[in-house]
Amino acid sequence: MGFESYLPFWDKLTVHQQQMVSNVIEHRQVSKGTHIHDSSAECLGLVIIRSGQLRAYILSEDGREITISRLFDHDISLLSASCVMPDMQFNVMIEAEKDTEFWSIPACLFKNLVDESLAVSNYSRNLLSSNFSDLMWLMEQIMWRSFDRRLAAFLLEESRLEDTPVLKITHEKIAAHMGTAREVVTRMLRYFQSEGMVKLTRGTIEITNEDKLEALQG
Amino acid sequence: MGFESYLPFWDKLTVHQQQMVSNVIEHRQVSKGTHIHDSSAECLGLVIIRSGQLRAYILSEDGREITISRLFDHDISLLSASCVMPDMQFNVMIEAEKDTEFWSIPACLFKNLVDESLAVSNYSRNLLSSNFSDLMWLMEQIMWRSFDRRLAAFLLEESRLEDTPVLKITHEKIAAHMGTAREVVTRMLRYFQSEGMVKLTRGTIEITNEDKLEALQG
DNA sequence: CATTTTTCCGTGATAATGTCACATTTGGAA
DNA sequence: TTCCAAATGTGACATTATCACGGAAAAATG
Repeated sequence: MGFESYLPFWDKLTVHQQQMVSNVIEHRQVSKGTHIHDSSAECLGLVIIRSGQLRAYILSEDGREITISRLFDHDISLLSASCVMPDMQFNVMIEAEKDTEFWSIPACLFKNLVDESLAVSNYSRNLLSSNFSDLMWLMEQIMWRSFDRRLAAFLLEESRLEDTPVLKITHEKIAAHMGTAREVVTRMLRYFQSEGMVKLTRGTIEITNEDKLEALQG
Repeated sequence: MGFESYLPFWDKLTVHQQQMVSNVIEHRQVSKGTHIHDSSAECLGLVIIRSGQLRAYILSEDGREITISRLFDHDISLLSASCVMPDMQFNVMIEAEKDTEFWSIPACLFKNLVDESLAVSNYSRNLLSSNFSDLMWLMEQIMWRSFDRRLAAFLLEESRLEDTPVLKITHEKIAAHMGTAREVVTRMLRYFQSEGMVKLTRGTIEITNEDKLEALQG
């Protein structure tokens, strides 16, 4: 299957452990928009992305969203394995932003591995600390960066990811990523347009002055 | 010294490891207001609180603060050991909210323990996941809870901690805890007072209607 | 291809929170 | 007692969020 090279701790597993993983690992292919994990369902376990793109986000009572992390090729997600971690009491959703191919190691097996293998435990710890660090970064953005700067940064990041200045994304989606309301995004984008930084059409945002956006994002 | 009973993984260490810890663990006693860790200084290592109260917070460029976590008797802090975790790129400060007695295990030794001992690694991982969960909770508060509810919750929590309805705390300090501006706290407190929920005097806030505050915090 | 439906966007009014620039008060130190 | 630094009070304004719509563009439908 090829998942072995996607698991940094594979070589550190015992033969028995390797066999267990091989036996139960699941391979899935989902299309853009699929919800692969929400807290109500049973725990998905460790998710290893072969190709595609996932988005982890949280949801408020009244349906507002904010993206917590985005996952790409070779990324491994612990969020979907949060049931393994005691004291993890929060509800994360994960959806596919693009058609995505991934493997998952069921929570129960992963729990065993973590408890038995120093390599897996240490790998998980490092991953977790990296996630923690990212969340801290997000927090600082939300707390201390004005919305125009955050939006500029988002557009530039998105453009870099897709490798094109023409973004196919709605104001609604941007709002869900950033944890704000669509109107707020719309208004700021119109301002950006009036300043010549972007050109707006239905469903697309074209970056027309990258330098100015860069300067704005600070 | 008695630190052994404060380390949940103590019994799982080898005799050699126990000796190493005993040899290098430091005991410190600091008075209220002391800064025991800021990111510029060298890494403090793992902090184990014997008694007292610490506050971990982050700082914006223009001096605004927000409390990330508070630590009490028996709590163990990884934040001060963040240098041990690769990929932890953020600046946390820790200060004593009360006179505090604690031990610290230097970062380099702690790193060795974590790398060698499955028990320590697993303990750290669990602690980290708990910290992650707390940060997620804080994030949800900030994003989706109106300020009046958050302030009500803060006052009630503070009252519970100190075990008195008469809080000795300034509006400025509350603002630093909550990541907002003093004026905002002042105004909301005046509103609370006008509603008969608190009574304000210089430097103190007396909770006069706990039930109403409870109802407000939701 | 014409009509209907859905999705997406635009916008004014209002509320909540943050920022700034001060004035005022208060409790304790000198 | 007087003075002073810390704490609080307040008006004006900026930014962001909320609400309630209406209109325009694409997509689905017949």
